[in-house]
Amino acid sequence: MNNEIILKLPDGTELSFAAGITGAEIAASIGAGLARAALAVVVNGKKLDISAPIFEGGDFRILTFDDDEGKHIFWHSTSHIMAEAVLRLFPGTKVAIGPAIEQGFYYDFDRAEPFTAGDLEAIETEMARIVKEDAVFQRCELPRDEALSRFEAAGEIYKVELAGEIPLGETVSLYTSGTFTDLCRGPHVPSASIIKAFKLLSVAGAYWRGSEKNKMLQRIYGISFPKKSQLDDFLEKLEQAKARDHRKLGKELDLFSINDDIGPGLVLWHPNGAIIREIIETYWRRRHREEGYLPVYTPLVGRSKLWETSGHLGFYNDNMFPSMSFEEGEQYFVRPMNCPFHIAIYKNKLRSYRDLPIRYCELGADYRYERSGVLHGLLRVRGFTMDDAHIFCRPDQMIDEVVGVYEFSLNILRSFGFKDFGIYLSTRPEHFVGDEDRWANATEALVAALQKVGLPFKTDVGGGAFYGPKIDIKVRDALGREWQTTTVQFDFNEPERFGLNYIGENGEKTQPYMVHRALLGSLERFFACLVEHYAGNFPMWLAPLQAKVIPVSEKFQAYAEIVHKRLLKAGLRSEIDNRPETMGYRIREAETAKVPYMLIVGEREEASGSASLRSHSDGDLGSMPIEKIIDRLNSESQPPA
RNA sequence: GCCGAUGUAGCUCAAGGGUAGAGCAGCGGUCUUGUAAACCGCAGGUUGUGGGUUCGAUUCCCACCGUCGGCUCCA
Repeated sequence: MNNEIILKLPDGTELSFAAGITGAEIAASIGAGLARAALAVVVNGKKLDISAPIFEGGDFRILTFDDDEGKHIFWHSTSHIMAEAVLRLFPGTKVAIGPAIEQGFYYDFDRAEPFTAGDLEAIETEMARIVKEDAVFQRCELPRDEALSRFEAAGEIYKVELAGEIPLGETVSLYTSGTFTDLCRGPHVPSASIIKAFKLLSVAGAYWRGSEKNKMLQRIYGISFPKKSQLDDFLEKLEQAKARDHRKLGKELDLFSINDDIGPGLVLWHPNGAIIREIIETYWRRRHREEGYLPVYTPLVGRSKLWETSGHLGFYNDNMFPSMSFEEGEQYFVRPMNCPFHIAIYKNKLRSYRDLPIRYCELGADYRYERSGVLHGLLRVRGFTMDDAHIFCRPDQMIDEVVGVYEFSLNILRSFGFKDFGIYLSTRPEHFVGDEDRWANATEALVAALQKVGLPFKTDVGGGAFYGPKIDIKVRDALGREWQTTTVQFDFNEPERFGLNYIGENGEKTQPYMVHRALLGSLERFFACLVEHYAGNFPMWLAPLQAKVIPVSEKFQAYAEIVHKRLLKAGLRSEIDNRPETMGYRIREAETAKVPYMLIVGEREEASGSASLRSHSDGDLGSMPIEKIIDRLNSESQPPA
């Protein structure tokens, strides 16, 4: 073996070292700061502990907390420390898995008694002790069998199960820090003392291996940082995020409510929310018309036979509200989806290949019986309105249609101010309908569309619907949780079940391809995302109330009335506040209601035909002529192209 | 559905085995105001629902319902 290795740093510089040098030594040779921050290294794409000797030259990176990978290592190591603390305080607890997640880490435990808030504090205290002891993370490699018997001896049944799945004869790695040993690929931080600041955030139930058939374990979530100030920032941001929660803002801005007497997951849109919804719907309809969609309106209920044909009674029954029946015994179901109705319109007459593609769109209300534990404000409800469309096309039109829908979707989401999307391709699940060739074709079309647009996407293997593959776009809520809005789904099921066809060029009946798609997802969910995205500070085109006219005193009410009427006439959503309250009070109320503009009028303004403009975002803008204010507000109120 | 937490006035919250209190909002009045809260007064609650323990429950226990954080599932 060559005893010199050459390592290439990310900036391109190449350094030569004696083989067997460790990441820690290299970091130290580069700088003391880096040496302190170094968590692990990456050699030719392989992550290694900082203490591991390196024998191989090539690409080399040092991971710190500034890298996502570094954060993960840091958090994962913290989860080990938490597990050790739990085992020290609660002997007999079994450990399951403890990975890093997007924001922090968790560890799953099996223990008869629930962990209380007080237990979490005790665990934190114990963790602090472990950090102070500065336990070193030590890797050791063992034959799989040896590891397995070690966990068996310790009674760690979950680790035994995991180790048992590793092929016989393979080597596994274990990490020991302090008194805790875990089956783990690593790498880890060098020692516990680097974890300066941490907090345990919550306990929740979680099924072993994510299956509800398995035992429910207790999952403790936590977060950690190299510096106390970073933890404080994180907790501060968490607090701020709560202020943006659509449920809180929904109440404060009087947008919507959910009433227990009516039923969980059933939404009441108050005027302020309804105005915004109406604007969204109007914009949506215009854009769809421009994109060649045809509007349809269809009923909310349908006979049971319809749902038998569509397959919903077989595949989707658990999510449907129970049937309604007439005396004669005929059963009807409230619809959970709109597709069978759009299909019925398609089938209403014979279609030619020349007619395709046909794109039917509808803001269609649907009701789904969601399990009680999953309801979540407007983000997950039982009654909602899908911005639905079904595209019937020829096989040769498929790719263009998908590209079209995908671009349309991104464009419309961007119009509403969203920029940061999670894009997912979901492929064939275990149980599926349709032949494999069609699946391959359709998946190819989706990939082609994704590649054409060029945004990065993740593949959710096996995540497709039983009837076809799909592209999903997700946006984040205030707490960083992703919620699916756009979905573009192929359907091999329904064209078959409903016997859809068109007359092809050759005069033969041919089955069309069918795409279901929702861009905003549902108006309820999308609205929730929108509220959180803007933190309730809606842009002018969406704001339920755009301007509030506030006379300085009651002497100027008549002039305020004139100004208010001019705003209304110019098409602006204006209100006047001439209550006998102090001006400061009325301004404050308009501010907390997040009204974009206030027009304050007094003696000076009346004399000059002007108003003093105050913006919610920028405060007092000074007096200006009414025409100028109207021009400004109107130009800001234009919906996106 | 499952695990845990939780439910007090319209809202935000306090108290607590002897039938509940504040601020804001509301209502009535006074004030007539120059860029984020004028002042005084009044009214407002079978403490989520139903059981149980108790001389007495809003407080303790049980069940149910809702909500919150997760898991599973999903627009």
